[in-house]
Amino acid sequence: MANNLKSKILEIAADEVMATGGKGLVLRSVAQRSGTTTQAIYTQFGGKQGLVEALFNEGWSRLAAALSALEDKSNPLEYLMDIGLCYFRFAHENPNFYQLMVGRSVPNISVPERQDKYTIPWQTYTAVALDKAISQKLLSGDIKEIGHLLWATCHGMIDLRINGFVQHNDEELLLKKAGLGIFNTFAGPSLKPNSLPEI
Amino acid sequence: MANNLKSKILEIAADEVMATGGKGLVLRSVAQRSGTTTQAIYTQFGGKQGLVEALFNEGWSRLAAALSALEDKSNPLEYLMDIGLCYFRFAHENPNFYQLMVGRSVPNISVPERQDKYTIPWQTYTAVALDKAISQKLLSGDIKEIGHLLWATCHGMIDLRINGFVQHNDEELLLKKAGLGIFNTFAGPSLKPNSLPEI
DNA sequence: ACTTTAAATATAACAGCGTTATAATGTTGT
DNA sequence: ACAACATTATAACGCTGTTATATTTAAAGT
Repeated sequence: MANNLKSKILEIAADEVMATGGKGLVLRSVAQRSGTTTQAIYTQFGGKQGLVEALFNEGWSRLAAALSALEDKSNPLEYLMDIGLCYFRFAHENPNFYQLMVGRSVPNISVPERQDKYTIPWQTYTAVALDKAISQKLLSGDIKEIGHLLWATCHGMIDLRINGFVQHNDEELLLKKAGLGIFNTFAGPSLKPNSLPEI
Repeated sequence: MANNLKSKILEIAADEVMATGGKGLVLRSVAQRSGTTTQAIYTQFGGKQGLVEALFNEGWSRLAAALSALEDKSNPLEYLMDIGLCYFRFAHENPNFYQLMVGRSVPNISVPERQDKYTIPWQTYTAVALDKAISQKLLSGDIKEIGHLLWATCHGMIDLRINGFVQHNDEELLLKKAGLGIFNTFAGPSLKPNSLPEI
């Protein structure tokens, strides 16, 4: 273990976020539970901002770990659907952490201008699957563009739910329908009805 | 004017939000700029929570005002596309206010469990257009379901941008493509290629 | 090994904020 | 004109991130 105290602080901070949300992240509490004082957070992370950025990274890493557990289906469209559902479920099961990951919920912390560095693992999973789908001519278009729309759809559905804007129940089914719609919008010459995932 | 001081406080608070974001909403500052003290905010709004809820309402009302300026195209799908773009542009031009409206960015303020009451005007515009599209058999499906997906797509694209997750430039075009995809997913028996909006 | 120097941590105080208690000022009803 | 009440001003409280200072611990040099 490179730095025991630093990882312990991070672990407890993540625990606080999961339990009480970003607004429950109080340095005094984290320090006390870590058996130290707030000064340690300043030497280890540079302050609350640095601690939260470490939590950004931690959250997106956990998502990447969930994605790595997926079986890489031979049909890249099925795999893409699984990736989207995995993202959706991760956010659904860790709403407090997800809100922190997308920059919400921690008072007076400004997220970096570009958060790409944290999301590279997530974006890579999508990009690899899209690349495969495009090379098989199941889809056609720009990977960044399609990937962004898939991401935005997943995020929009989750974020509306987390923030109390929900009309109905069957959101996973709706997300799947949305996924099929995107596949059709960017259909490639080899896309047949039976190459689409069953929903 | 029913209550001059109350509306003045609300106006200045909205101004602060637009200028500096939700975290710039400081009661002492709002009170001072309103020529009064923080106590007035407590009698008029019950505290910061109440003031923010009034700002929720104000924000969604402003969006409704923007929507009301749209021409009600005879083709409900074109009208729906305009509604979505109007939503997108409103959020894009008022990012600080939009973040407040969806419950983000005001430290230590908990949004109500269900925010539907604030969003009824917005949801009604969509629902009316969808109802028209369904009765003309251009679309088929559940209004709530389709409306929710349209909303989630708009919100997801905006929210990713506002929070620094952006890959490319042509987001309006991508949003239009997404709209067409949703229309196709929920196509009704009368939907022909020429009934879709030009993009 | 011992001293010197730097780093990490503990302690305490500071500043900003929402909130609350208390005092002063209007406002209304009769 | 006076009493009852609501509204506002003033001041203080509690919590939080941060910073200043002191103390301990670790590192480095000879």
